[in-house]
Amino acid sequence: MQPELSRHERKERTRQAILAAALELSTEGGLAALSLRSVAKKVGIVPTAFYRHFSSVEQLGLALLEASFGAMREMLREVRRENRDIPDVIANSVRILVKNVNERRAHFLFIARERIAGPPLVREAVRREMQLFELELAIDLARLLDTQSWPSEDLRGLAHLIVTAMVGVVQDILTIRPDQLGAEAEISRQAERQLRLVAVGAAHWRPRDPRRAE
Amino acid sequence: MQPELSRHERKERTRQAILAAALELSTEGGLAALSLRSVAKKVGIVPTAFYRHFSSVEQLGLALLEASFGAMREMLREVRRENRDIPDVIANSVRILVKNVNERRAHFLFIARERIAGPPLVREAVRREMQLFELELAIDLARLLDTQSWPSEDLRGLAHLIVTAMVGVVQDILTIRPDQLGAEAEISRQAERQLRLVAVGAAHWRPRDPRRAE
DNA sequence: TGTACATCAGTGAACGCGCGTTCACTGATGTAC
DNA sequence: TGTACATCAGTGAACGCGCGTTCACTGATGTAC
Repeated sequence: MQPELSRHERKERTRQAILAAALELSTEGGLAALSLRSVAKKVGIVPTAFYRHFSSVEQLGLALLEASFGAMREMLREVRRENRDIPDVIANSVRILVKNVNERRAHFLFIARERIAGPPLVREAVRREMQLFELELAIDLARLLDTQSWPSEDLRGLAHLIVTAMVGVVQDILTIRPDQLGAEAEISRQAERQLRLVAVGAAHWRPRDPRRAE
Repeated sequence: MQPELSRHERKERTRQAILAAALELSTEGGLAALSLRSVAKKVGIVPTAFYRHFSSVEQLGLALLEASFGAMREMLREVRRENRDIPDVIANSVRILVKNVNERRAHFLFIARERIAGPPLVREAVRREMQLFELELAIDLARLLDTQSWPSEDLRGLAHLIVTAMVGVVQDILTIRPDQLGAEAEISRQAERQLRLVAVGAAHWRPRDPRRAE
């Protein structure tokens, strides 16, 4: 029996513990309120040992952001993968969204929060990531819908609307309090309804005629 | 000539100066990062004098929230007032939204931020305010659209989608950097396009048949 | 396998800083007579 | 109008606290021979 780990493995384990502690502590107060000393205390190391793993609190923040992006990208990959050859793209996508947000709650909370309230560089990074996804979605939509005649601006606008609505859904899920029992199912239903209404709008959309709204 | 103010007037003036300074300082770092000492310094009083006006930093935060709600409510009142007997409700509403956000930037930034990252009580207050507005909007929509046959759930869902999209628009406006010159016009156009698409979706919406999305 | 040295994750004392809050105070403004 | 007292917005010293960061250190683990 050799439960002993190498020095390298121990170091990596501590690094992961720091990331986990920081993620958990950031759920209250966000990245800005995260203190090196509180993280160290939670991990069980002395504050100065922190510097063996990250050169500053800012670097820890960037590592957290990258980890959270990982969770988000994985979800998006799952949405794209699971929607091949499936009739109801909308219900399926909402299901995957809700599942992923629940599974990596802290990561999504981190992004949702820092997107708005984070330091400028972090906000900018989130903005870039979202824009990238919007462009991918626009491409997917072009394949799904009859959009040959659509100006690319309309297509990007549609993608933006969908992303905005889904960010809202994620926000709603993250806001659920423990005592609201049926809330998640209700949010799912509303998310599907919203996407269906947007789909109906897109199906009847007449590009190049901006005055026809009613 | 009597430039002297009464003691009462001077106190009120200082109070307003505190609110203004706090609002400005909160644009970087948010309410959580707002310090009594930095506010006092900006106003030009000694830190302890703060307590003549607010019993704690938390009370100051609530006053700021109330002031920001004021800006938001005023905008909503304007939207409702200015849309009587006007054909293009969408273009008009977007115009008023953009105008108001620019005029009271700091207030809208405050709400946008604290809605996500604020202390729980503040987040809850914002949530309530938004929900109230959603209900009002649902009533307005019932008047505007042919929604007699709509289940109230669909109507509320439509209102929620519109509010979510418009919160996204406000967020986009607040994110504009000084160097992005055409951004505001572009955001306005995209906001109108989004609302038109939602309107088209609503016009062709078939309630009670959740499987017809395409 | 055994020894001698190098590496390095974690330690603990110390620093200067800004924080919120307390307290007794000052002196101009307001009020009662 | 003049005087004597009350009010109270703002002052300044002081407190204890948690913060990020520095530094020289310890002692277990890793490596070269």
